[in-house]
Amino acid sequence: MAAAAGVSASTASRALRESPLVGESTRLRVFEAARALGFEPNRIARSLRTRSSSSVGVVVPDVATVFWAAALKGAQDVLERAGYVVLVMSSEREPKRERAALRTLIAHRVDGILLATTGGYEPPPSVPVVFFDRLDPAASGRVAPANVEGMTLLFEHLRGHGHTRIAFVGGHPGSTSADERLAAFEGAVARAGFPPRSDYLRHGDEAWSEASAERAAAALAALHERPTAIIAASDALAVGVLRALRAAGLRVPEDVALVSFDDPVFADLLDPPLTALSRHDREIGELAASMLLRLLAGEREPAEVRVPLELIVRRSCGCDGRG
Amino acid sequence: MAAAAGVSASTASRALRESPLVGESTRLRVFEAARALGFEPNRIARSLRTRSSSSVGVVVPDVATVFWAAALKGAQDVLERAGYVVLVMSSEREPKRERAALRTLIAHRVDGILLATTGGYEPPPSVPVVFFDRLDPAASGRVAPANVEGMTLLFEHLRGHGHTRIAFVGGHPGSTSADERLAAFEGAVARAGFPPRSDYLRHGDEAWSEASAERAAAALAALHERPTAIIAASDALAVGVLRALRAAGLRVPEDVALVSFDDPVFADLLDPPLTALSRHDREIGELAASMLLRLLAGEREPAEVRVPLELIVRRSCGCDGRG
DNA sequence: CCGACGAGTGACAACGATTGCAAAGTCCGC
DNA sequence: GCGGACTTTGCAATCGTTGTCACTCGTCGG
Repeated sequence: MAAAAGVSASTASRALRESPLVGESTRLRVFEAARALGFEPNRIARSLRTRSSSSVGVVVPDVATVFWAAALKGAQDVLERAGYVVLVMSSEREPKRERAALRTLIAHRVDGILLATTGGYEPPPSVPVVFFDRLDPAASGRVAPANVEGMTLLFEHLRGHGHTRIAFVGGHPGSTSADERLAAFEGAVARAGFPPRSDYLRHGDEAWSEASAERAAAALAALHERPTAIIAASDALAVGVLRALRAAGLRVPEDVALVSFDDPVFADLLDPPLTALSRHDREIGELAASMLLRLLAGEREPAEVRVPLELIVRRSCGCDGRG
Repeated sequence: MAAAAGVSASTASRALRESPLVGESTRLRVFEAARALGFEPNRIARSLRTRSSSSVGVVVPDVATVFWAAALKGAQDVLERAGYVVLVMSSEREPKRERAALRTLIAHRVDGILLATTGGYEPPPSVPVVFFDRLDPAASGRVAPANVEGMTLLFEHLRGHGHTRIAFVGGHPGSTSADERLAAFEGAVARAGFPPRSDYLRHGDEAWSEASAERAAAALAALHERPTAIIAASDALAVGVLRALRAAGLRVPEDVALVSFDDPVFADLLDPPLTALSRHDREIGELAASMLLRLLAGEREPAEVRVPLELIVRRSCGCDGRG
């Protein structure tokens, strides 16, 4: 290729990278030759030499989940704009696979990593890591939703409707969002002066699956002193709860009110339309990616960012809807 | 690292790759040293040398869409198992961005590409390409749903209910699935002996968005001779149609029956639960990846694979449900 | 005892780009 | 016409691995 333009490899390289060290006419000649030959500089060779791969690894529990897909998209967007390529890996919620994924990424010499950890993280990694949604308590560089504020918003809304017997269907303990949301719920209960009731505290399985929430809600529905309202800690959990309540012959919101932390897709078409917090998944990915870019640029890392959430009021909480 | 084990680089390399050319004791010593140093062989250097990057590019219109996210997951799964790493790129439904993505992947010297084309494809690429869902008519190596069979299934089911005025809300013309589903619909209409009615043929926008289907369905609802049944060519379109029908004060399925090509998430919780074809997204990704692996293994390419679809009967078609 | 042989190892040259440094070319003023 | 300054170019080394080739040992058959 350099030969085709009648210059040395060095000059061709400089020309293609718009180095000011190369003459105007040469630059044009090189570009012309490159175009004619359909030449694309080999990024692998460049990476080897420059010790920077222009690639970033993103590790999530499951790419096919709406939340992670959207977060990935947010991240991919800003990373691509910055000239990085994204390597995706699924940890499948297994620390072992997460560790394997991390090793693979390191082997590929990614410049940085975005990680929603399932517990497989063990420092120190050789590249900057930004945690998103599922944080490592010890690490810095973290982006997550404002779990406490969000949960408080949900709780207070229900309390505003006069509910005092409020139950909670949470995620699987051990992840940032599950733990923080639960803690926030318990805090709100205490602040409201309600007696803490462990039978009103339930949680889903590892995958925060609909089925697990269905079981949890069925148990709540069977309680002697049934709760009058339920807070589900995620969209899938809310859908599971809804299904269980319906199966138990309970009307929502007349018999039991229901609110969800995450807004399910088509939430407004469900029966009844669900009151929920605004989605934040995409933004989490964007912010995490931006933070990583800043770290890569050598900036001192801002320890933690929280994404604020808003309440979207629909019918399932007992509000009249559309308003 | 080689030094730490007291061997040459060549030997270390051979040892780590389990070459039979290296002595048992040396192999152990090398592994020990590698473990102690947390050494991971540099895949970039290896790629440069072996001219194979162990990476595959996957280009989709939008990673955050349920369909593409699931297809990506399917692909990622089988590729990772085969030792490949996946580079994801979003084409955002723009041929220009697709071309840019393809160039970037080539620059990174991926071993192969999985492409859902939006029209930016221009042969010949330097690596094997397998098309999925959005096929290039000229290229070989293709995986897609059985659009014709699926659409026929839907149509015949409605006809079995006695419908004769069946309308169609399709995707945006120009993509494989949009075109094939429309053609299959028209074919079925003709075979049934119904008069072709262009006012019963509508389509969504580029993104197959809910909003566009809402507009299309609103127009259908306003027709003097309103259709008694509607087939939506995708999940999002079906949801849009449902929303429009509801806004028009029409009951589903009593006033207008509705069936969907793709099964929406939570389809069973919608009001009414939607009759639809089984999802095939994940499988599309898996099959495409498998086909690519076969191509990479040097096998002669099987030109085209179609994923069969099943009908999931719920209430929106007029069946009694649960059965 | 010698040569052939095989196993195990190291030296060395790539892979294709980048980069510091030196050399060549250009231009100016004196 | 010459030295100095500046611009443009090429040379050669380098990034970490892999594949080729040659070399060193034992071992074994003749």
